[in-house]
Amino acid sequence: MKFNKTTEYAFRILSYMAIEESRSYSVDEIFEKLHIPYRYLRKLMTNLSKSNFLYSIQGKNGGYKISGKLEDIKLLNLIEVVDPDYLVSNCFFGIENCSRESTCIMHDQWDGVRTHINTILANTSLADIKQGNNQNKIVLNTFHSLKT
Amino acid sequence: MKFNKTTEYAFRILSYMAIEESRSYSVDEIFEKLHIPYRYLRKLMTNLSKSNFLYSIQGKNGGYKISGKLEDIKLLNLIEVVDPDYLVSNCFFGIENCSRESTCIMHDQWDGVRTHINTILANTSLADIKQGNNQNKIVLNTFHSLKT
DNA sequence: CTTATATAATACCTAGAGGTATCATTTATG
DNA sequence: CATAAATGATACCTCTAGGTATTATATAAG
Ligand code: SF4
Ligand code: SF4
Repeated sequence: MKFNKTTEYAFRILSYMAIEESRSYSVDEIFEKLHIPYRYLRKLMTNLSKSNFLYSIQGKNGGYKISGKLEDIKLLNLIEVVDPDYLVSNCFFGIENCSRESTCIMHDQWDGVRTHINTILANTSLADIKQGNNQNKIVLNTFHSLKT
Repeated sequence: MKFNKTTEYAFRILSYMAIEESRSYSVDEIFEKLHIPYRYLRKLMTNLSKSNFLYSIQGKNGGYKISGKLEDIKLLNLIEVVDPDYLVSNCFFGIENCSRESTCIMHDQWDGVRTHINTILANTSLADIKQGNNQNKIVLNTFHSLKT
């Protein structure tokens, strides 16, 4: 059900950077706002730029910018990179070698859940998140100004 | 999305024991069939009897029996004991202290997923699993005779 | 061209879920 | 009763996601 921490962090980072998608954000600024453990955040940012969601500007006054259009970056794309296992079609009972010739009573139901989640992730882009944030200020006010 | 191993194990154990709900099963027999790591299985069985899904018969010829009616044991009840965190209403973004005054764009969608899962777990009892197993032999044939 | 400020690379540490090992206790049976 | 066959209790080990620490590299600006 819930995502691993790294995924949550990635979602929050990109959602935050979408607020002003065209400017660059330093790790320090993101840390100030999101309070993701600093050094882990550093590592994650370089991963996100290696996987081309961001590009980095090195040196003084450096930072990261979102690369590409917000509406083209779906949450599904992010999770594919950051936690690919999340999306694989797992057996409800955790069985590796089920033949799946005739499926058990949980199989289709669980596929339904998976489809439900996938649909949400595939249909929600950073543009949607940004728009949601503008409509009610939750992200700017609460979500993005956490206490330590 | 997927459950932790202990939950998967619990589901499989109880589903298996539901096949002949009235007799007792030794750990050795369950191990033979399900190939859950032996000593971990032992530990889990005593947990399941402490939480009253099973009761244990000690001594020679001992084992475990399902306690109560199959239709009264919902998967939800099991997971409540074995992985209570699974069901808590987690924020999509993993935020602890969101005020939730005005909810973000993901909130309701994610609640929908949670409700979906909860409905499945709350509505499926061991009796349903057993019935499903009888209709197509997946559990008996594949699911419950795994290789090491 | 030096310095300060940024990211990059890499190696290491930690907590907790999952898994093991050992010994104690219960009880059917001869 | 003695023994074997079962569960109970408890302490320890292990692997990995998450988190730290350190050093290297890039670059804006004086
Ligand atoms: S049919 Fe049932 S046991 Fe087999 S993979 Fe699907 S959920 Fe798992
Ligand atoms: S409103 Fe959004 S940020 Fe707040 S708890 Fe719900 S999902 Fe999380």
